[in-house]
Amino acid sequence: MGSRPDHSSCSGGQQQQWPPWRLRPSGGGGDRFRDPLKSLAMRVSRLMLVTLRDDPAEAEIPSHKLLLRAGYIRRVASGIYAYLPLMWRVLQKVSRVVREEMDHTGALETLLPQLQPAELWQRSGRWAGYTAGEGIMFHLKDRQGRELGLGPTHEEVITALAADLLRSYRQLPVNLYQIQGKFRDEIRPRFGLMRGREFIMKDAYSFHADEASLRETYAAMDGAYRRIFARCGLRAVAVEADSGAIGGSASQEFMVTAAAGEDLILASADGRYAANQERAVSQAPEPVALPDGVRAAGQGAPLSTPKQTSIEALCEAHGFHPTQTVKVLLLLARFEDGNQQPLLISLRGDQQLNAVKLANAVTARCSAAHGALLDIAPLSAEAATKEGLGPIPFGFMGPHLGDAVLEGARNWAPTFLRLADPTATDLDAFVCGGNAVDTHLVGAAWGGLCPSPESLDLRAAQPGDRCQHDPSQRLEASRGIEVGHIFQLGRKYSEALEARFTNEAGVEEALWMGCYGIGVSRLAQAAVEQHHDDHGICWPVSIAPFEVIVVVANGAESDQLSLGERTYNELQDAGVDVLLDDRAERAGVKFKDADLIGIPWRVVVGRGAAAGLVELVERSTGHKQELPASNLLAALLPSLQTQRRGLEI
RNA sequence: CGGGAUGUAGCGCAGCUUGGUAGCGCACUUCGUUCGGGACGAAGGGGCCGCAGGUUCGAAUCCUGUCAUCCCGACCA
Repeated sequence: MGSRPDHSSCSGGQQQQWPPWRLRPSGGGGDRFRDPLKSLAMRVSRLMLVTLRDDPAEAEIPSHKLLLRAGYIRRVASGIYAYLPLMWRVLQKVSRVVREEMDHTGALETLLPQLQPAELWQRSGRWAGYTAGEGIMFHLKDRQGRELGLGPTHEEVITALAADLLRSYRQLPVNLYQIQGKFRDEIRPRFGLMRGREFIMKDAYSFHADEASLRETYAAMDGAYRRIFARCGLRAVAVEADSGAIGGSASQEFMVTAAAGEDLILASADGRYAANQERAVSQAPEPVALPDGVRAAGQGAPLSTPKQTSIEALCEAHGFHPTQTVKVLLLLARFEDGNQQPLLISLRGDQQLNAVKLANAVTARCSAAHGALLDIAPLSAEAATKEGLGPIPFGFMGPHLGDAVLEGARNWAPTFLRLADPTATDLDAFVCGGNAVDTHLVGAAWGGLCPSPESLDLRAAQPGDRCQHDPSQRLEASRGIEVGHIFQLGRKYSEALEARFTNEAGVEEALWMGCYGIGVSRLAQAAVEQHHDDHGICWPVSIAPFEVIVVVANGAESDQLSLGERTYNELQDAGVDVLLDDRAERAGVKFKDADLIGIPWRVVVGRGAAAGLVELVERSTGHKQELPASNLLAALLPSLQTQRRGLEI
């Protein structure tokens, strides 16, 4: 337990009342008491630091392994983690950046309940979709038998509050946010904090008198988000996104680029277009014209195609190009009200279905009548038999498959919902299944074969496709971790929950809404994914648990110990967030741990201590310099101050 | 939910085929020697072998069931 030599100059007469590892009042750092992050002066011997030499078997990606090994997190249950003291400091720092930028836009911080009544969710129409089947909402009954859900998000609660509190256009716009835990019963929790079942999120909800005001706040959030990620030291890209179960119109995701990302991003090299693959659009390759064109007035000529059930087999056997074919997918959509709707989807043979686009299209056409879309799954032969249908020519289906095949269905809707992608409907003449086993039709055409189905974008854009904004550009793939998502919700929730205000003309109308999320705990792990090396984490200064670690190489040397203590105190007094490694470990152990936990700057007090020299090492670059301890602040502070601001935008 | 794998000390693993009541490395405790990149020696502590049945004189080991965790897929603001 060290004494505090040479400290009287800044701590006055107070020092003896405080154990050396506790914060005590000091002359120059009055505002440290208002800043919990700065007030926690720390010694490694008091930090409950437990680092692991081996990678835990449960971790797969670098950031997950490192957070476990470096003593930041521990798993409590699948997808549920304890944030240990170092991690909590990181999360607080991220939260502080988020809070500052949100406050800067005029948003108001709140805290909403996590336990929410089912009734609210029933009113918005999301209860069934979020709890039934593969829904992600944890839900329970209280002692009175009332149903409650653990909030996966807070649109319902906030909108109900808005309905209660916001009455006049004079109160608008308002933007409310909170930083707190969220619960989602993920089908497959993964990668530590990346996809947890309980996690920390910043969510904000804005309310507006008109769409223009919503767009303004949406743009302000876009700017705030870019600043937040830059300040946190993260390279992030904004991409067009699907708005998914949240609904609404415009939506943009912020992706931290990293190899371990769960999302595929498609972007043009000129930087003008970037989108999540779920949403991405592109120009499909030009089709190769079918040599003999339309045959039999568009009915097509039958062709014997034994066992050629795939586009690949068909093309190989007869020399067709995949772009000359139309493939037909048979799917079944299930809805909240129990309705089951068979879907017949036509795509050009070389194209892939984008399930998200399809789900959106089906929702738009059926949800008003049947409630939320629960899922869409391929319709199997067994399911058709079970339903009481006759044989279906799987592998040989054409777009002219009649509704007659659905006759006798016990529960399914009796007619297909027929949709097609433009790549299919744009073909003048094509090859397709003949609706009979071992038969295809060559030279079929829309109109002649059957009416052209409703046509809309259903295909998955692929890397290498030409861009719509500039066909000379091609889409390139990269992976990203979604750390933020902003939506223009419009009036979906306000109408469902009757959140209205009185406009300038004295007429009641529904509020316009936006919502804006940042995965705080996910962001912290994404930062590790983006900033690490073979030795451990390399935190950006702005979110590092500590900015500087002072390592006393040999605690048994009194010169080193006293200079280490003095350096530690000086850094503290200069407002630096500093950690002192005072453990009775060998120097190598302390260096390894310092690298592993990733403190951006290391000050080594070692051999040179007797001569008043210390070594300053930058974690990310490994750059070292030896300098007199008296010059340390001058050498360190300018860089530190720059780094605290994060990346340039 | 489908496919695959794994559960043995805090962490990483061996032992299981061929049953005989458990072992290695790291971590932890004590002592000594070390002391600038995860030291060395000595002596210790810690395990209802995931759980429940069954087979057997005897089960970590064989059988059945069950639970949990991880991976792939489906799925997923």
